[in-house]
Amino acid sequence: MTSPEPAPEFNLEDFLPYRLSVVTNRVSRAFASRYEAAWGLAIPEWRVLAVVGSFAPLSAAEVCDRTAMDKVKVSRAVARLVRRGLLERRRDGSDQRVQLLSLGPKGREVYEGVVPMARAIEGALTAALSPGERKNLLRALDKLDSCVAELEDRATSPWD
Amino acid sequence: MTSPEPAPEFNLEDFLPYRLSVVTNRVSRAFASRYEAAWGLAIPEWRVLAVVGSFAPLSAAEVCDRTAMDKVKVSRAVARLVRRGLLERRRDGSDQRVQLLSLGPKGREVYEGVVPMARAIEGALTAALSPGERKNLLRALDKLDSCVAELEDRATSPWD
DNA sequence: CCGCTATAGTTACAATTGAAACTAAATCGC
DNA sequence: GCGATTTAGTTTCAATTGTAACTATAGCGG
Repeated sequence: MTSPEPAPEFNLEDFLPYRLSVVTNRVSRAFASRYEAAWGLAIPEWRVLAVVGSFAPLSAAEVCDRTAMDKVKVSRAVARLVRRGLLERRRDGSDQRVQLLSLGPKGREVYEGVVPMARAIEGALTAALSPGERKNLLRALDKLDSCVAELEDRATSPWD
Repeated sequence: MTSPEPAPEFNLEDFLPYRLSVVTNRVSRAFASRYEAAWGLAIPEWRVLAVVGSFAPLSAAEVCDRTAMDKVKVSRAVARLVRRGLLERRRDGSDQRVQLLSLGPKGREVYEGVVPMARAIEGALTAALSPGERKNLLRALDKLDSCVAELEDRATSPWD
């Protein structure tokens, strides 16, 4: 009797969330070590620096939105960057709760170095992909993203 | 004088490693909460259970290979699963260092529930994607993966 | 056989993380 | 105006994680 088992042979390699996770972690880890080596920046710090450099002045909450990191992580990253003199923080005139963030001179200097490196990374990474493939990849990610967001909303989901 | 700045306008949203990371984390988080709610399994445990269920008997090292998790994580996940009575662990005859893992009756039961759920998740997720898109996505991930692996190898990289 | 190196897996410790509690300022309802 | 609720941001605490050290067994060279 070899048939009572449905013998599903579930293969993790073909499971999309798993595949995503493995590749993403490899990519992140690989590049985190570069930021770290070059400027002593951890990923959350790197991200904060990048968005503040591009969109300053900016509140912590706006940084949360733009980086998709929660406020605790942002708060800690900002604190470290301020302590290191890369970021400046001043209270907003109209609302004394928010603190507007901007790059200090030192922070701008680092930012000017960080952006080209990011572009180089992007280039090296997508060297493996044609422009069309890259675009499709990003589109697919967007679709997954909104799909997940939708599922999150509905408390009751197909696999509950 | 508005021109001394190269005004790079670096946009994080278009930065592939970032995009990957955000989407992947959302997906992982969303599904982790389902495993957790349904069986009290954390992601590492879920993964170990999945590969042991499909490929038992298996050593911890083989689980590492198949799940891309490091041996500490695997060791801890296995320990928890054994403690909960889902996994069985016995010494290999020929090599007293390795422990072969397999599902206990209770583990098999959970496994039989877990696999359909995984398929449902996969289905819900790729509902947003056509079969072609899904395939292209996986192919693109593979390409990125080997690209990163290659860059890792060469100690000296384009952006050092 | 015996020391040496390598491998399987675990343990210890420090750093990172997230959930929840917290502080302070703003806004809403009345 | 003023108590109740909301929002910005920080802090605390417990859990998860990774690095490195460790234990135990295997295999290799002589």
